[in-house]
Amino acid sequence: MLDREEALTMMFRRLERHRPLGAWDRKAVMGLPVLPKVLEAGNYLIREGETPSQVCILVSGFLYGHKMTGNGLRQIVSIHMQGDVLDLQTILAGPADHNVQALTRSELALIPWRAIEEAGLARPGLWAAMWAEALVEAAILREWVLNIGRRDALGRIAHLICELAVRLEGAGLGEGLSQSVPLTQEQLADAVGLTSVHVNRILQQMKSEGLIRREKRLVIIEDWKRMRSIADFNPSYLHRRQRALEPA
Amino acid sequence: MLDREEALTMMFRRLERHRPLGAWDRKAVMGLPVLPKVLEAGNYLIREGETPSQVCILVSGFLYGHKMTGNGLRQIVSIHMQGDVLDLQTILAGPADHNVQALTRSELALIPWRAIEEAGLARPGLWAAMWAEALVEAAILREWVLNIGRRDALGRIAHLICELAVRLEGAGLGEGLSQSVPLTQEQLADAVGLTSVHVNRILQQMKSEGLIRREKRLVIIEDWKRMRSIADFNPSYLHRRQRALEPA
DNA sequence: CGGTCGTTTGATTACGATCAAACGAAGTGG
DNA sequence: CCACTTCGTTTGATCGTAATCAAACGACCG
Repeated sequence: MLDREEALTMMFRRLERHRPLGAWDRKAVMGLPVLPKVLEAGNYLIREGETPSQVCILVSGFLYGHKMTGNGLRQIVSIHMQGDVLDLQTILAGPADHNVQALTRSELALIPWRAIEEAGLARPGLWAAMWAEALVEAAILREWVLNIGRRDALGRIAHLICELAVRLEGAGLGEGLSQSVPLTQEQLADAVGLTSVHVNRILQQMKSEGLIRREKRLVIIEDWKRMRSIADFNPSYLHRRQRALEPA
Repeated sequence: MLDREEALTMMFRRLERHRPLGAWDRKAVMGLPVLPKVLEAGNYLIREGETPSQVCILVSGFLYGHKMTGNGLRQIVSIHMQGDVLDLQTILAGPADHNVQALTRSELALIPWRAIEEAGLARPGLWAAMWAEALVEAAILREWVLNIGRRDALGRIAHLICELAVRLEGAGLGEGLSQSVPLTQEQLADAVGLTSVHVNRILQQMKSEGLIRREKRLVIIEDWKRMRSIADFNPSYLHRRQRALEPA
């Protein structure tokens, strides 16, 4: 059962990350109405073209965003984890430009846009924090553009793995440097702009070089230092306050 | 000479695009202090790692954002034109994650973050509109990820050309469907994740097929319909209110 | 016990990268 | 005004990474 207070606390913490907020802001957030929702793996939260009217907090589980070309090729454009706030293009009043689907069973807290609007008018700092949240998302996307546009297959995959490791750790899910996002190799491929066959081969290479270990669908980083260097990974684009993940 | 009122009007129009704003919002915007600045072609507005404290309105000219991999490969992550608002990661108080450089001589209006902050606290709708602006930027980046990750060279270049044509038209710069962004082929390559040699060959192919015409550094679309289809271009991700550009 | 889904392997192909050099236009300085 | 440089475009030849095609394998599930 999803705990309303837990979800809102999670949201508040996330917003606080970007901008100092006060007790009144906290009160405004904690007073927001919440519609709990569980999404089974594979189900859609939104489809491209729909116009949702909520903001969504991901309380547990993983979601991913994707879009398709006209001839059916898929590209994953985002991976979301615990604590992420998905704004669902809501204030644009425009239709969604991509799909959001559950990677695993996920618990969500939906907040109607109307309520966000009222809270923001009363406590403008909340809107500023959400603006900041959108800026961070854009920063991640810029790094993805660089990653896909200018790194080779090995670097690309390594980079994604590093990013996920750091973000997982920031979300309190990091068992050391391991990675608990259960992406299939095909999904991994769709995230980095390669084919699943090629991803498979690169993963085997990484394993044979002692960079990673694999358990089922999980990838565990064995040699963070070398991984980081192969990935050309510099976590500053994630705009974290706290020091970035370092080798354990 | 840069006209203060012109710049602020431009900003207000842009913000209005996302969200209905009232007379008081207008007054707040028009009262913002403005620091005019001219950037010669090639000069930097910000460099990665710097922490600017302004918001910037591009009044005329073109800017582009880019970042580099560790081994010096460059990827262009955004192209900005007249009327665009660059937020410069300002509220994050974090350092910039990419460089912004002038493509052509550009006139800018800089607004200190402090002033934006005051205006936003008084008129929260302004912050909501800037949030929306950031969401649109993210939407464009998602499309770039798809473009670079999943389309072949021809499609990629065609798609970028289409996007620029539509955005130029929206910025009041569209002489029909022509394109007035003076990108070198190397810059074009860095925007779509290819080499300049290959871009050159694709452009020649496009020309020979009657898709485009070229004048100096400009690309002019000759056959919008076919271009759009080759690019697999659907402008909805730009989140415009008005109907998208159609064949003249 | 099939059946589905994802992973793995092998063989071949091709798209775009890389390397190298010439060319053209614009700008600079003697 | 003409060498000379610089920057960008163009062309040609070759190479290599990743795509494609095809099939087998393994795990999980009803």
